[in-house]
Amino acid sequence: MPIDYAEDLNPAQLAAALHAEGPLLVIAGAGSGKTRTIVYRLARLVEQGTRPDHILLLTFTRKAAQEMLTRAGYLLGMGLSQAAGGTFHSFAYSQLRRYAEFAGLGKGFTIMDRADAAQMVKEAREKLALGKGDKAFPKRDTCLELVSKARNKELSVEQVVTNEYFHLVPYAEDLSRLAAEYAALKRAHGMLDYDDLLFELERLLLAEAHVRKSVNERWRFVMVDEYQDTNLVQARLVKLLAGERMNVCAVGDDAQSIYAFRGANVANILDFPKTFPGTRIVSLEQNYRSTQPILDLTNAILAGAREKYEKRLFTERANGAKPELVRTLSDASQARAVMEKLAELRREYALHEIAVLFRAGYQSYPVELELNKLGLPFQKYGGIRFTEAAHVKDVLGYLRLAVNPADLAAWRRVLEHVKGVGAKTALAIAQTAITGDAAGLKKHTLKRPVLADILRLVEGLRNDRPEPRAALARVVEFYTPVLMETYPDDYPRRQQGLDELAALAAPYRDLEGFLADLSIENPGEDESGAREDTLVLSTIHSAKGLEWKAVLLIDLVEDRFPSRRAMGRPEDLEEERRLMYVACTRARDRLTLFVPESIYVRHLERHEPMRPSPFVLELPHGSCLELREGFGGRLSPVGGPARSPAPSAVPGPGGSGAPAPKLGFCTHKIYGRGKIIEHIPPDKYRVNFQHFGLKVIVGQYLQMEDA
DNA sequence: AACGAGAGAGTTTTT
DNA sequence: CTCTCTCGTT
Repeated sequence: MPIDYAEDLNPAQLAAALHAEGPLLVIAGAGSGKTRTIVYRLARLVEQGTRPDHILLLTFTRKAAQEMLTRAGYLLGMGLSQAAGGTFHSFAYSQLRRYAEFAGLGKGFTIMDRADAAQMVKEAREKLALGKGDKAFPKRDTCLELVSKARNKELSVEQVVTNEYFHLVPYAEDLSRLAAEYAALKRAHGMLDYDDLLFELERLLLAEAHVRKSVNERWRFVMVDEYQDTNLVQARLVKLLAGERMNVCAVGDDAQSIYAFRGANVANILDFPKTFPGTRIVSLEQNYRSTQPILDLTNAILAGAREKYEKRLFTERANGAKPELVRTLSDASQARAVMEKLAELRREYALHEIAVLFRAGYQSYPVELELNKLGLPFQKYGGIRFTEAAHVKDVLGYLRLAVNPADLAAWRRVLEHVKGVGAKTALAIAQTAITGDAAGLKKHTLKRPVLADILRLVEGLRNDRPEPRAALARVVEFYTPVLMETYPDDYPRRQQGLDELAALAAPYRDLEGFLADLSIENPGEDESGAREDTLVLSTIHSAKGLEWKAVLLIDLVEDRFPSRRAMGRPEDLEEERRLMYVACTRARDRLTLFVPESIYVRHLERHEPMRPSPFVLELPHGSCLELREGFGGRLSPVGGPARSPAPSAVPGPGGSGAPAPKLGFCTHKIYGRGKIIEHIPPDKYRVNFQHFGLKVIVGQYLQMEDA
């Protein structure tokens, strides 16, 4: 059956899908059927006779690319597996490998993940003896962040320091040297970080005309999704890949740019028509996802942006529940309120149609505790990665050495499991191995016989080049005793992780590809779609491009959202606003915003009062249904009759002020005056009374004193 | 040099 | 809670 484009698409979508040759820019508002449009365009191209293997689809995650190709294939009634799809980084890697002989990279190079890069920054710092005994010298992670930012934005380290890290200006020169040393170490050990992948591909394409030609011959249609999140080098790559044909289609939404922190450049999307003269621009503004009340809210968020965006989304889903704004007493009671909301939503929606979103990974912790108590299955996106677990890194270390014997980080990991070998000795041994100093190596092995086993294992892997699965089996066999000794408490759990790793390895035929994919793509993400009916917990960044029937957004308080670190610079604050926009536009039918009025601060060991996020405060009156948790733990509409605590227990002046429970002094009818030490949600306080000592008292019986 | 205990600090976001 | 660094001991 032929595809009825005009029936399935609205006029704007249709225009984009039917556009054949020449540059095309699609400005796609949130929920405007962007994926649908790309899918139909893919189908249309193939239907018109374009070979699938002439199509390159660059997206933000591999999963997104696969999904689009699958859907297009489904429309056409044929597989589109010939088309290339993936992230910029995975594509760059594949081309660097393919043209390795011209890329000037050795056969075996290793891709560094963040932990590897951090380790190398540390080594560079030690080598240069920077910041010795100076506590103010930026921490390892800060150094890495800075170096990477400079690279991504294509600025000098000094420039980044002056622009964004003003307090580090005294260290600018040192940091600059550090960046240079880091780069030198990478080169010396055949390692590429994420940024290198892109720059190396660009260098290859510019330096080798025949490679560029062959690449251009191969991919005659290039499509790029999430174009607002590309950085400078990615934009140049798109230009190189488009070649003279300029059959290039970029899709994006400037309002959803949330990766400026890693160098994404919104200007790319604005400059696209300049880069590609004759660009056709199509705007998708009809929203098919959310109800009007939700859209009103998200439009309001965007209206507060410093640069005003002209587009305003509209929908035909006029009816729907108003978004809710729930103020809870504390973060712990917020977690319980989330459980109650979930119970309510589950009458209408399946668990997998609901998501809890937050700004940073750790913020979901109290919610996770409650979910575990109730036995509700959930899945967390963004957070600790599978491949970052220590035991996984250990095992991968052996495989990495089989591919790249100069991989210092891998040597260290592997060698430091030998008894009596620490950082220094490991380095020395690795050095003898890397330089082929057989005599030196022998000395070490005589001293520590286990070393010989390790070397034999690695050597065996290098010589036999077994498939990843078999290689992994060999390593795990060797490593299991080490695992049991190192993690006596929880090694069974970790062993399971290794089994998962084996399952991931199974489809791969060579080690290089397996290792590269593990560092470039987050493996947890692929299987996530497969799991049935589990609740999703996700950072907002990881929720990009996804949608749910109901979305719960937690921790909307000052210093958390927007993040405290964004408060200093207006640009950063604007990005936080767009993040808030992205979060709220994930919701189809129901949206609930949670504002805890106090949060437990670990190192102070008590609850601190919190102010609502400015993004909440500026929401127009009446855009949300407001609820507040009383001391009894019950939610009641604001303005309505609240289950009353003692009247004087409501601190602060009446009216619009947010009465956060203050941790000051109070009086009790019997015990007299005392200092409030801790708020024990939902309704109790730990009070140190002047004459009676520590007591735990229900809030109702306390008279709060204003500060 | 290595290692264990212990304190301390500190938590953005990701390819 | 969890990693990271420090310090004292072997």
